[in-house]
Amino acid sequence: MSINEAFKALSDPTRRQILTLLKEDELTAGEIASHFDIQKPSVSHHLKILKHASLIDDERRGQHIYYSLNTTVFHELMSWCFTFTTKEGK
Amino acid sequence: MSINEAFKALSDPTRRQILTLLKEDELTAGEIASHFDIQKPSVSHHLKILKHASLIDDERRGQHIYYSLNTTVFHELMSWCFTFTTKEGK
DNA sequence: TAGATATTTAGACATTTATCTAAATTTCTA
DNA sequence: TAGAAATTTAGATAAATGTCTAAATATCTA
Repeated sequence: MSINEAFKALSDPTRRQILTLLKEDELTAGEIASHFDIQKPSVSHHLKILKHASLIDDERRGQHIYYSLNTTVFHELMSWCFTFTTKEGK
Repeated sequence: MSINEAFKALSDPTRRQILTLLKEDELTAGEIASHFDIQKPSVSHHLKILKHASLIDDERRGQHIYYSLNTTVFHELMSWCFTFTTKEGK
């Protein structure tokens, strides 16, 4: 929701790597987990935090839950950063 | 140095507020501390983390140490975010 | 409906982090 | 050069965080 949740979510390297995976295509929780050396409940926890920060969306289709990027907050983060790159950037 | 350090630095609200203060003008450590309810050693700790992430520069002038924004990493962060906002954004 | 598969929730544990107080360092000035 | 002012460093502590295993939930299929 807030930019605070977004930055907290992005402060973990595993979560940023999950986002990078989702740049290519939507993936199921299991497919995401298969890319990491940590256990599935840990990945699930990361997905929950990313979801809470509105950085990803999820959608259940049958047995699987598909995760995909939500680009809205990335735009907001760019705007936030931009205000630091120019004088008079109030 | 790395984008990892930058995101970890930005994950704390106090540190983001320090950066916001520095948008206006450079400030001494003491002036920065006066804007917060936390003790000076805590502010000094935050400044150290921001410095380590190359988000700020410091310069001693006599008794005071002046802190100012370093915009380089903000540009890098914008680029990083941008890759998530477009398809084919590899 | 019973069992298999996909995923999350719950609870424990070790590490990291933000804060504090006290002490050390650096620089200025009387 | 002694003392004051600005800031950091050191060490302690409580809270937050990432990970794990075990159990629960949801869905599909034979």
